Amino acid sequence: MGLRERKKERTRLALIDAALALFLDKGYEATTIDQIAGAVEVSPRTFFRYFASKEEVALAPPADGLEHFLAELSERPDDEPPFAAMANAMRSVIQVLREGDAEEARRFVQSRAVIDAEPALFAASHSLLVEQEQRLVAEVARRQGADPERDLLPLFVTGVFGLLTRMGFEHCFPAGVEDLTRMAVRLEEAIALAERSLCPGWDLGRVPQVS
Amino acid sequence: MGLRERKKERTRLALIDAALALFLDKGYEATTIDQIAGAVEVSPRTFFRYFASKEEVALAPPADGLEHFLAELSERPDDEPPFAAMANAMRSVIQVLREGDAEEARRFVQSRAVIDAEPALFAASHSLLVEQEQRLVAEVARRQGADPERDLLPLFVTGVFGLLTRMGFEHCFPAGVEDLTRMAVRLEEAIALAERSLCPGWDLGRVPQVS
DNA sequence: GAGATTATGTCAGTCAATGACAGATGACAA
DNA sequence: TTGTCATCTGTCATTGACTGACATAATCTC
Repeated sequence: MGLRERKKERTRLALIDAALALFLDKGYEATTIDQIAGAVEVSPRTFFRYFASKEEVALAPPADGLEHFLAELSERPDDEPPFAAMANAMRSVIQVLREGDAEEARRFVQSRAVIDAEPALFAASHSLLVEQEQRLVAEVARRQGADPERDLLPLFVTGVFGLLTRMGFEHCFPAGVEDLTRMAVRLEEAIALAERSLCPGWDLGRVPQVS
Repeated sequence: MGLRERKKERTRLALIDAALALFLDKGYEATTIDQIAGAVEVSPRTFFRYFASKEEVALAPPADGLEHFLAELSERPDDEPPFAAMANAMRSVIQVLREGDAEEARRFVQSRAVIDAEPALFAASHSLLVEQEQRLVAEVARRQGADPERDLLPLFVTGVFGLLTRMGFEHCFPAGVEDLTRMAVRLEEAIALAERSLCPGWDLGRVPQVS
């Protein structure tokens, strides 16, 4: 990896860190792009070359997490049912976050704290999920051998799992990296609730009828 | 109702109609507040006294629909299980839309068309749902006699139903009022899918275990 | 080290959104 | 009808997010 790429990555992370620190300190609305750029000693114009909007920098860590999730999901064995594959992929993501780079985990937790505190970001985080939803739907449909356009099932399965991640991650008001554990516990509770509410085979469209 | 109130309501509807027409014609981003205000012959400042943002005017019809839904839900009998109560409340809302004021139905359909065409509005429509979600969760929790803070079930039930409405209303690219029928059909399909996927009694936390 | 790429800074500009104040309009009582 | 009050509206000024254009500076390739 060349110097140019390393420098870009360093600037990107510096912008995220500066933004999160300012958001936590003075609040999201009260922080301006000029201040974020100034803290990293970069022009405001450059900020927008890294992030398309003020929201995007705040949501960058969860957005990265979502990418990791998609990558993990595509690596799950094909014969694993869709819902179990998503649950296991999410467990992998969390584990990597807990055992990997501590800075990355801190960014994720801080980002969640900022999002929980700011309604505008809370809303934006959902937009993020929904924007990427079609990629998940496509992967789920592939596993089911379904047509994502015609069949409602892939969208349903994806939507239910998205709901569970929301139940796990949102409204945690996290303060430190230890809250990652709390999120993991809540996620497992949500998954367990879903598993006892849904009929076996529901995510494959093969529900045994009680005739 | 006094003249002042009637005038306000007329201006509000005129702003919505002008905005929807412009959005459909030139696109959401390409339309400015000045143009919307100009079409109704009010000052831009007045626009913001009716709607807090450009998004809000586009989302006004679905937002009104959500209010109707909450009203219908609170009027469902208490002994009706939460999920059935929500499904029936939604059916009522759609029926009122189809049999009531044709202008109101047209606004709803046009609004959905604009939302489907504009990613920013699509995202914002989700924010709308999530903002109001807690009110739904509270109502569901009341019906279950659950604590909405501790118990995950009310959030789960509300979230699943929210998912179904999304499946019914989104990506319809509606062109006319007749599309209301299409939405209703899709919603029923989604509800049917949920009902055969979920165990009886799931929304009351009383799932018969297969021991 | 020369030349091609790519990143950055500067500048000007658009547009959404807000606060402050003054004037206009409908509500209401005498 | 008229005067008074509350409320609605227009005008003005301002902030801050975001974008396009162009010049400069850094890095990469050979």
